[in-house]
Amino acid sequence: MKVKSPFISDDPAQDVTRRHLLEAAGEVFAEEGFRAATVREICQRAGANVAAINYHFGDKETLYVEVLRYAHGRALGKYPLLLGLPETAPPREKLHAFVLSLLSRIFEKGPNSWHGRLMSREMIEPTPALDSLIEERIRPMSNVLWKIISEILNCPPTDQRVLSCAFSVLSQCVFYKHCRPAVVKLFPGLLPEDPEAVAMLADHITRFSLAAMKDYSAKKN
Amino acid sequence: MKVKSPFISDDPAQDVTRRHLLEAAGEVFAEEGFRAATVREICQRAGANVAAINYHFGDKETLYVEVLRYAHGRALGKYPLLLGLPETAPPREKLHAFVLSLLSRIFEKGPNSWHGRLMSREMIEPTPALDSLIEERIRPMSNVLWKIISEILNCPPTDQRVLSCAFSVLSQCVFYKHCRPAVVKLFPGLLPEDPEAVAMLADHITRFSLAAMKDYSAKKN
DNA sequence: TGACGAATCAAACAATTGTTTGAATTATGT
DNA sequence: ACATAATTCAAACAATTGTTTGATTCGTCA
Repeated sequence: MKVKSPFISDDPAQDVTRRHLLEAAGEVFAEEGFRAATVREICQRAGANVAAINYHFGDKETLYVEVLRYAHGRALGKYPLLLGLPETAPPREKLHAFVLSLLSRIFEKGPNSWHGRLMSREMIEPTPALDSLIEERIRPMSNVLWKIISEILNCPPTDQRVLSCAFSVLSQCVFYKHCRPAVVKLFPGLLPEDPEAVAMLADHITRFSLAAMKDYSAKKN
Repeated sequence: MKVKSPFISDDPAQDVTRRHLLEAAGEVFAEEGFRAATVREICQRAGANVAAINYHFGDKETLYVEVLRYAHGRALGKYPLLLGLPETAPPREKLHAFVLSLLSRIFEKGPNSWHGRLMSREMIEPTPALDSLIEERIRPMSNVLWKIISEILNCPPTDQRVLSCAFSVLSQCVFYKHCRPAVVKLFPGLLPEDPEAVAMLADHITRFSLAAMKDYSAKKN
């Protein structure tokens, strides 16, 4: 079984089918999940033959981890973790930037929107590829958030309150993503569809969390 | 194609294979999802023949909606929405009871734990059965929460702030459930494993949210 | 041009899926 | 005890899955 080397040339003219396969696979995996996604659907969307996946990637599973790496490489290009805010900015502004950045990536539209959906799916229904995803993407993001929150709470980063509050912030951000079908059914038209609505949601989450943490930092326990 | 009538006798001696199938299907559906779950695995766990599902339920899909109904019937028995708190209790106590009840159902262990997992899965990756699940279970639960929060905020239940804060509370509760694999990888041993840890988590979420909402009710915008 | 490897293709393969079948077994009512 | 219906069973079926095959086409370089 002949398989191409697992890297992508920098020349966009090269490896066109390989790139088409990665893009199509990203969409289908995000929509259907790894198991329910079929190689025939992926190849059809990529305009390739059924055997293309096995020829270029070996099998369906290595295609999946290649898709995750491919997506990871394009992840933070548009929305960096703090949206370019300087490290010296006040912690409250950094928290707001962090929330807005995360929400923007979550509610991203257009041809790159499958990236966020794929990450959510991987966190909810993990495959063996979850480990590298966490170490390469989730943990760095979490570290940034803890730092911000420990500054806000005026606690050492190892304090239990930092952990609890960080998860409270994160949970509010990913909720709309993970529960989108249910939320849509409950309140049609509620979910943010445009950047202004996303910004309003970010304002709410930031304000809600800052008010809560003011209480945490004021009291002793 | 002969199919039994779709109700369950109250006599536990009746319909033993039917009940075994429902229990086994609940576990497998919760673990694998509707699509990845195989009727052979379900029937094997139920100690029944491969044809049992089609004989008793018609097909795999009606078995699934029957499992949802079956789970729904046993859902709030152990943990009612407000844990038996009287309607006249102060809203802050009601919020705490609501959060603790939801978390208890989410972190339930033992033979009934598949129920919560199945509901989470259905909300994240919906099937056509989601509609009835929302109307029969999610919406009544949401209505209770809005009422509590509108009391706390001293707002009419239709106020936008009530909706935002209700989702902020809900999101913190379901976060550990939906992101459990990722959270476990990030911090092994962090997730609450016993009722006391669940109670501590409920305390944090309640306190965090109450402090945040105090800010919301105090200010005007 | 011609030769050689890379890439694509239609077709088939082996495994697994949900479902059906028809006989065998069990339960029920008279 | 008998007859009838309900239930269980092994076996097979049709559809779909990921994968492989071997021929064919395309690109590249001598």
